[in-house]
Amino acid sequence: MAKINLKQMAEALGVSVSTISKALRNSYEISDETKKKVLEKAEEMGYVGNPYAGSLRHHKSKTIGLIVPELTNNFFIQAISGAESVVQEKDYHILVYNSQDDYEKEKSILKHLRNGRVDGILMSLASTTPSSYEHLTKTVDEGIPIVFFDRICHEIETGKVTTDDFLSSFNATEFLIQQGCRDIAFLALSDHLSIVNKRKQGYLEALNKHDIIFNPDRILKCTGEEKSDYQKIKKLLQGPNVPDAIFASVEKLALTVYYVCGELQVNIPEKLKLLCFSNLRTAPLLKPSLTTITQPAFEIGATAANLLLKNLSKKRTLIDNENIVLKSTLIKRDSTRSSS
Amino acid sequence: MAKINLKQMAEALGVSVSTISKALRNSYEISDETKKKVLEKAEEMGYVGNPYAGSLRHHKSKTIGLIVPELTNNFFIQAISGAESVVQEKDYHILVYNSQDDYEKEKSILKHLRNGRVDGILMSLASTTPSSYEHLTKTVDEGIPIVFFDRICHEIETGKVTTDDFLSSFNATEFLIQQGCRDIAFLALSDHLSIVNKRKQGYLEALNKHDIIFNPDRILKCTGEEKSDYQKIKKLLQGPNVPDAIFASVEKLALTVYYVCGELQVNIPEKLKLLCFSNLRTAPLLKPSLTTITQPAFEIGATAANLLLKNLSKKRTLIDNENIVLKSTLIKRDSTRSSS
DNA sequence: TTTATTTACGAAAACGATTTAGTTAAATTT
DNA sequence: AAATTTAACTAAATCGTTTTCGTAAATAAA
Repeated sequence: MAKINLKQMAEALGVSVSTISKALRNSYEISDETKKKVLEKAEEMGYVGNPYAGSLRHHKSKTIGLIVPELTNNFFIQAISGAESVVQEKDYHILVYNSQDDYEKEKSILKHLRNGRVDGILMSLASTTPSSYEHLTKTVDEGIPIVFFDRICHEIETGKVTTDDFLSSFNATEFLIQQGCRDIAFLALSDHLSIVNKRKQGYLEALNKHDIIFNPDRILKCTGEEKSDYQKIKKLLQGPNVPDAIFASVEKLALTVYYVCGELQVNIPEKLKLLCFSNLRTAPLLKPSLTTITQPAFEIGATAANLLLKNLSKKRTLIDNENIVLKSTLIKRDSTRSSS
Repeated sequence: MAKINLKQMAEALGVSVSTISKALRNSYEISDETKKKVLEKAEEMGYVGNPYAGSLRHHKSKTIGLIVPELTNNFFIQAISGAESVVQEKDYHILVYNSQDDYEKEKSILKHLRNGRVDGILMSLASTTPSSYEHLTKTVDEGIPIVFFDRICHEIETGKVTTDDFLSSFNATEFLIQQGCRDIAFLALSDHLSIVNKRKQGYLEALNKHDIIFNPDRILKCTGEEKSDYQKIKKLLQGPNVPDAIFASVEKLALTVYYVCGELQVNIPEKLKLLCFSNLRTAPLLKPSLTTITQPAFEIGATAANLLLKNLSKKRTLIDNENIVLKSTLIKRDSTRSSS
């Protein structure tokens, strides 16, 4: 059985192609009687319109591109899931791309999307993306709207969805201090990342509020590369003066801390308290259970998708510069329990 | 800056549209000199061809559909990641769909893909898909090849990628027996799922080999729905005769066992040994660390994608009926440690 | 009854690329 | 020098829709 097109349906019904097309789109130009005939035939023949023919005419593809820096990451997966659930409701389609946290790949993906393949883009920046955003501005200038989520680009005026990174980081750090920590290390990622900077600011501000002198060595700039991060963290925990807490800015780094502590036999939380931004489902089941700042990842994806779709229905392609901020929640568990 | 098309480039260079098109595709009909001019201009103007115009002519979209029953699941995510990595190498694009384990949704997705939107499909069946596969056969008959992975459909003759579910399940069950278990419960999902059945067979065969009389009540048919599964498992572990081990056929159910055991204060592995199919990164960090049968999820996705792409390059759209079997590995951890 | 309007449809252009079938000029062969 | 081939290009058809512009018949208004 081959695919059916309008011409074949037209022949089968003895009417013109345009009549069929209009009938299917419920045009006022077509009589109810004809419409019924057409609909029935379409059902019978299993007709589904060729999307690309339509796209070519409309310059609309009903497709959005979703670019994440990582796929095997609970946060991004939940965000994708949220976006997917919104998008499929509106009969849109999602093309998923993995930039692998690589600036060059990110550029390449965007270039390939700058040709009508997608109507809009949802994205989270690669951590290696430097402070040059031509690939982004170019895309927006060519009429393809972008909505950023989580790892946003401040410099582009468009819609953005984030969590209250500064505040939740401030609160989390303050919580560590309340638990008796005085020497808190912060595991950072690339300087270019908006979220890492905001989280670092929150951390610094909390130290400041509690009159704890900030030691720049306590900010560990990790790369996201498993092995080198492992070594860096190991070195931190082997040094003569070991911190009494670690605040990991991303989930992956916290897990590495677990492994390092396993090797070095450092007890969490007795010797070291640990806390991180994370969307791990298994955080309550870890040994010890992990205190997390949990982002509403699904909602972030869904909100970003909604914002994009709302704007796609307008004629203009520029999205208002707006940052929707959702709240993260600090979930206290054993990894930050104070012994007292 | 607007999008550039061939006509505009043709005007800018004072040649015809067809010359440009051929130059870009490196046709022998075009002189090297002209080709160079065209390439330069294309670079300068940032030309990227409209993919849908080409798709319309070729009946090829360079796009594949990927349908999974669940997104927030480590196995599927890794599989998607594997498929994505293969596909992007060949300049293909991936449309991701979540059937939410729902047969109706699965049908609807397939119907929408049966119109040229994708050149081929990678999929894992929904557990609620009954033994009627018209939506699948119809798709294949219309010339859209499907490669199944993990939750495959035996009835369709095409490419399939799975793991050695029977054998690894057999081995895992035997391992539990060696650890001293005599009353092993098996947490199943829908009867319709190929993998669940294979896994159940392996479990039964191991019991049989070791002369353990099989008690049908020890097979718990779960639904995948969190709350009802929790209750079912709770009931199992509260009964007068509690099993001494649980073999969960899917990851999600094992986590539920952890929670139930937490509530009922059942010690793993002392009172109950636990083992499951899982791709949890945090399995070694759980309390207790979880013994898993880990599937090479990334490779499964990559292999399935490779198989599909290999076939897409041929003219015929039928894929040979072949089941590629990759090996899972049993990783023994504390949840199955024997006290002796 | 004549004119205007509405109803219901069809023909054909358009979207942007690819490709087939020319077409011209130059190069080569006879 | 005439005939043939080759090189390098162009015009136009094509893919499957949507949409604009007609148009004929039926109905309403004059």
